[in-house]
Amino acid sequence: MMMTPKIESFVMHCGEMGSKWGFNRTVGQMYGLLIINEQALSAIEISETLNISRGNVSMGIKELQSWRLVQVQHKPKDRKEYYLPAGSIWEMAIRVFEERQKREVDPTLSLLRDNLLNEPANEQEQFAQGKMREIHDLLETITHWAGELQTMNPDKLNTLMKLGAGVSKIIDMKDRFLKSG
Amino acid sequence: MMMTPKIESFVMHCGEMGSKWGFNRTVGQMYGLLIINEQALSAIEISETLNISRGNVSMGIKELQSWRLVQVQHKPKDRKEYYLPAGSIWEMAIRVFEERQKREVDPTLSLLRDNLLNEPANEQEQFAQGKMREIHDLLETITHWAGELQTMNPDKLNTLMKLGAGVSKIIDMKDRFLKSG
DNA sequence: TTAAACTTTCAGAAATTACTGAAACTTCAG
DNA sequence: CTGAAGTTTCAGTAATTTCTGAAAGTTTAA
Repeated sequence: MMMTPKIESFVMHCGEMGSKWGFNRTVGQMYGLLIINEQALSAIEISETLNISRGNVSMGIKELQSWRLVQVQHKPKDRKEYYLPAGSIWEMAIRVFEERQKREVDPTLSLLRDNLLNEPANEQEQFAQGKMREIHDLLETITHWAGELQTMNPDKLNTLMKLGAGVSKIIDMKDRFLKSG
Repeated sequence: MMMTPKIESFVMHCGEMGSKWGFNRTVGQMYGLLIINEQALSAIEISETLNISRGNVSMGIKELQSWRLVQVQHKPKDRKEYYLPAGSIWEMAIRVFEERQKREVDPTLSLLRDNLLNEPANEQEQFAQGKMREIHDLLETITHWAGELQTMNPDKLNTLMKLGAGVSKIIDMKDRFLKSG
């Protein structure tokens, strides 16, 4: 599997971005390669194309599976496993979003909840708990909202996004409508 | 500046989470400490409370400033700088969101745009460009939407979030209203 | 000016994270 | 069974990131 320069630049960029998106460089590259490639690739092809060890590919695939971002394919008369990106670009975005939520927000929410169960012992803790409550409530609102958005189908979500700030006008309209009705 | 166990657990948690949120452990701890503390803190107080070197505090503050998350305060008759979190919890969330956008999404968008200007050289590149376009369009929609949401005031944003998937019903209502009108 | 009080910088050390490659494991056809 | 074709694991090493502390820089009061 030879990469053309353009494809290589995309794959390497996914590597750089990988760490910002929550995985490491080689996992990013692997995922970029799978997205950009029409055919499913075997572990050994990935390893050779990206010049990384076979063991690293195995760990990377595991990581991508934990994000539900790849799927395995088998070919008849062939014992190898072939890997493909799981789902559409939209689904990929939603999964990354969901997983990050799980890894970044949920643990904080649970720490805050625990902490808020205790009575503050002094003025300093009183202030601290006030802040923790603010953060807790904000995160909970966001989590709840994100959950709801994910129940919408991609089309509707797309409409909503394209609408942008316009949604604000629609909410106003609803208010007027309900008042006058 | 002594931390009570509850406050310490929060601050240490911010440290763990720091890396997931885009900075490193000590920067996370520093920010947690500033949020949870009613009074502004000097660099030396931060350094002593968290047991980290004075130089590290200086670098951490610089990092937090690059995220626009801290603000400096001066006290009369005192040459030290004192640090405070910049803005409300809402503003903090919006800033983290904006900065991550800048760091994680914008570079990818620009790479994709460049790549899409070239004609595909073969069938493999044709497929690749198709995928790149999909990703590009999706990221652009999200970026645009995020930008618009940020122009809304917190109250309205809150209303919208609390509405959750209900927003979908309102969009339907608008459609019906426009058709019948 | 000077010097005290503070901040920033940065080379090198420490800590963390990622990667390799060889060994162990699994699966399956014969 | 056996062994060939594959996958996974993991100890050790390499690469990267973070942190320290001392030196350089800055600011201000006298």
